[in-house]
Parts: sequence; C-alpha cells; structure tokens
Amino acid sequence: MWIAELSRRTDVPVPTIKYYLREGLLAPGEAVGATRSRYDESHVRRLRLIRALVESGGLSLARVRSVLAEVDEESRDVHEVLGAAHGALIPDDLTATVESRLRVDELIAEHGWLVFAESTDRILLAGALDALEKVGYHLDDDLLQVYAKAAAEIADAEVAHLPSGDRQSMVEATVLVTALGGPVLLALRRLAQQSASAKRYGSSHLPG
Amino acid sequence: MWIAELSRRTDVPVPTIKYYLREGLLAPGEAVGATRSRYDESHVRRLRLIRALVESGGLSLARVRSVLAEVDEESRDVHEVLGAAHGALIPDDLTATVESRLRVDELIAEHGWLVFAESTDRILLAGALDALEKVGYHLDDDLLQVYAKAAAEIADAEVAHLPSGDRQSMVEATVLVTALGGPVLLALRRLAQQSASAKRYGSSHLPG
DNA sequence: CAATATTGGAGAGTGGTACTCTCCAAAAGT
DNA sequence: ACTTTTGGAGAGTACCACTCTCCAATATTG
Repeated sequence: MWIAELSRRTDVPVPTIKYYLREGLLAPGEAVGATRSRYDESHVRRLRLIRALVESGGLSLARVRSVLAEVDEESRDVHEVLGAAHGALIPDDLTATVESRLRVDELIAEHGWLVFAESTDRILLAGALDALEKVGYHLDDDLLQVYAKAAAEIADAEVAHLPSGDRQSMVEATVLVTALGGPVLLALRRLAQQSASAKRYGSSHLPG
Repeated sequence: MWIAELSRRTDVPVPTIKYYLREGLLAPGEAVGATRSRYDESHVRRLRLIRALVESGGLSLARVRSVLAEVDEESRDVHEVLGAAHGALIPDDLTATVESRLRVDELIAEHGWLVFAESTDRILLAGALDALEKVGYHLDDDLLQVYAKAAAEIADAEVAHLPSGDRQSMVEATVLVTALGGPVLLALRRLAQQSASAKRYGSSHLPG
C-alpha cells in the first residue's frame, strides 16, 4: 500500500507519518523507484502501537522511541523486555532520599519480589514517596502494604493473561498492558474512591 | 516574609513565583506599600502543593488551576471535592464507544459503587478500554474484575487513611493522595510485574 | 500525449506549555 | 547617598509534536 492508504487505515495524517519516518519511529517502506515506497501490515501495526502509547499511554515520542527499540531488540526474551521497557517507560531524571530507597528495598524484600537490582522503578517509587513527604503527607506503612498487595495481585493477573504467541506479539502485548493498563487502573481507582468517599462522608446527591 | 524568602523556603525561583502570581495559581501577598508584599505560611503551603501536583503528579498548570479552584471552593464538602477534583484532574476531550460505556456501567453496578452519574472517570475508563481494543488487545473480563477488586481495596484504604482535620487540610490530603498515590501505585505495579514475569518466564540474571 | 495527482524528502513554520529574562521606577535597608 | 529588593508587565526562550510548503520525479487518467 502507498502512504495515503496507510494514512487512511490508521487515521494518522500523511505529514505525521512522514514525520515519524524522519524521526525513526517507523521503519521506511520498501522503496519502489525514486519517489514512492510500499508499506505493509507491519507498518499499520506499528503506527497503531505508536498512537496507542502516545494518545492513551501519554508517552512522549522520545519515550516511545526507547520502548520500540526494546520491542525490536530480538536478542531479548520476553522477560528481559519487561525490565528494559519499564526503564524506557519512565523519566530519567530520578532522585530519591536514602530513607525512601531503603523503605522500598525493604518492601520488595518483604514481599519476596524478584526485581532487577538496577530497576529505575525502585528509585521512581522512592521519589514518589519523597514527594508525598515533602508536602507533609506521610504514606502510612499499612496503606503502603495495601498498595503493594493490590499491585502484586494485579501484576500476577496481568502476566497470567498475556497471550502466548511469537515473541513480537508477546512483547507488544506486554508493553501495551503496562502502558495502557495504567490509565485503566487509575480510572477504576478514582471511581472506587468516589464510592468509598460517598459511603464514608455520605452525600445527599448521588443518583448512583 | 518577602518573596525572596518564599522562594528560599519552597525552592521555587522568584520569577516562577511571579509567573504563578500572574497566572492566578497563587494568591497575591498582602500589599505593603506600592512595591512589596508580605507572604505567609499559606503561600508556602500552596506553592508546595502546586509543585507536588506539577512535578510528581504530572499535571499541567491548567489542570492544577482547576484543582485549586475546587480546593478553595468553601461551599463544597470533602466528598463533593473528590468528585469535582477528579473532574479537574483528568483531560477534557473524552470520547468512548457505547459498548465500553455499557461495560463500565455494568462493572460499576456489579460492584455496587456509588459514583457521580456524570463522572468523567466513567468515560475516561471506557476510552482506555477502547484504546486497548483498537490495538487488538481485549481486556479480559476476569482481568478487569481483578483490576476493579484491587481498585476497591486501595480506594477503601486510602479514604480510611485520610487524616481528619479542618476542611482545608482534608481536601488537600484528598487531592494529594489521588494525584500522588497514582505514581506510587503504578511504580509498585511495575515492580510486581517484573517479579511475576521473572517467576513465570524465569530468567538467569536476577540478582534479587 | 497532455493534464492532473501523488510521492519522498527536507526545511521552515506553528501552536502550546512553562517558564525565564529584562526592564523599570518605587521603596527599603545600610 | 548608595546599593538592593520588589512588584509588575512584556518579551524572549526552549522544547515538543506536529503541520505546512516546496520540489522534482513519477503515476494515473482522459
């Protein structure tokens, strides 16, 4: 298919596709003569993945680029991609106090989690705890435990539900679940918060 | 205190404070003469809240402005603020298919959640489910149930842990927990995912 | 065969966000 | 008298994610 059809199939404007090509987010099509290239299903797929990560996952193009690099790194197995993709999914200017880092390490040990030692998620989590402390809100240990337990249940279910198939599909599914499952989970949590708050501080105007 | 001290206390540069004043995110100080104003603890507090929402919560200034407007709306009780703040916390260009909306409504009904009928979270969630469908990944019903159950447990614990105090503190705590608890939860989930994946697809290089 | 449309490629331009800088005269501190 | 700080406002900057413009080289259509 030509670029116009690729655009139609994915609802991505031609100039944007050209931009992604220039930025190396999308592999060039097969050159046919000097002024046209043929694209295929893999381009449709990749373009949809990019848009999903950007629009729904809220990732920057730079982050998408890193994630795609991991997805395409054939030498990595599914599990390794998870760690690498996590690294690519999150910001890179991380700092955290020693206290929070220790708290995170303890939590991980306590739950018997097997985590890449150099995982940036450790520091990200410690930084998030610090941010709460900084505004004078300490996250209680038992609340943190509730979070951790819930996170473990969710993660187990997510990993168990990953479709088995060729490496490429599994890796894509992994990235998608991680990136797009986040918004789903947060939206559900907010709905549940409304409900919990309604039950506790009961309000008159709740048409259910 | 003068603006310089406010800057020192909060680690926010003076020009940025001036910018926030201009943008109406921060109330003006008490004018003392034509060329200086006095700031107090409430400004320190507010500035820290803004930075926490922006830096850790990842909110845009526009979103922060909406949230603060709800925080300052004295006529709203704690529960109402939650709904209103949720509305302010999330984007406003929401769309979702009828199918997903119905699925969300059913889920809410099934769990007996009391949710503002006009809650934007409903549509946000439906849209997130649509996004997954669009890339060919259907979120299984049992996985969605796991999410919902976990979300309910988390939300209950969060609401139960809200410190009781004056309205202002409770509202601020509510906003903070919602906005900053998200990153904490997502980071924990990623750590748990790594662990779940390690246990399932066992890899040789996991130094714990 | 002529007229029209499409393509790849590359550079320039746009719109939005969040600052950051510059300047000023008034006032305060020393 | 002199230096410093302030409020206020406008201009400038940096980054991001496009989006537009232009071109010559094809393809397609009548």
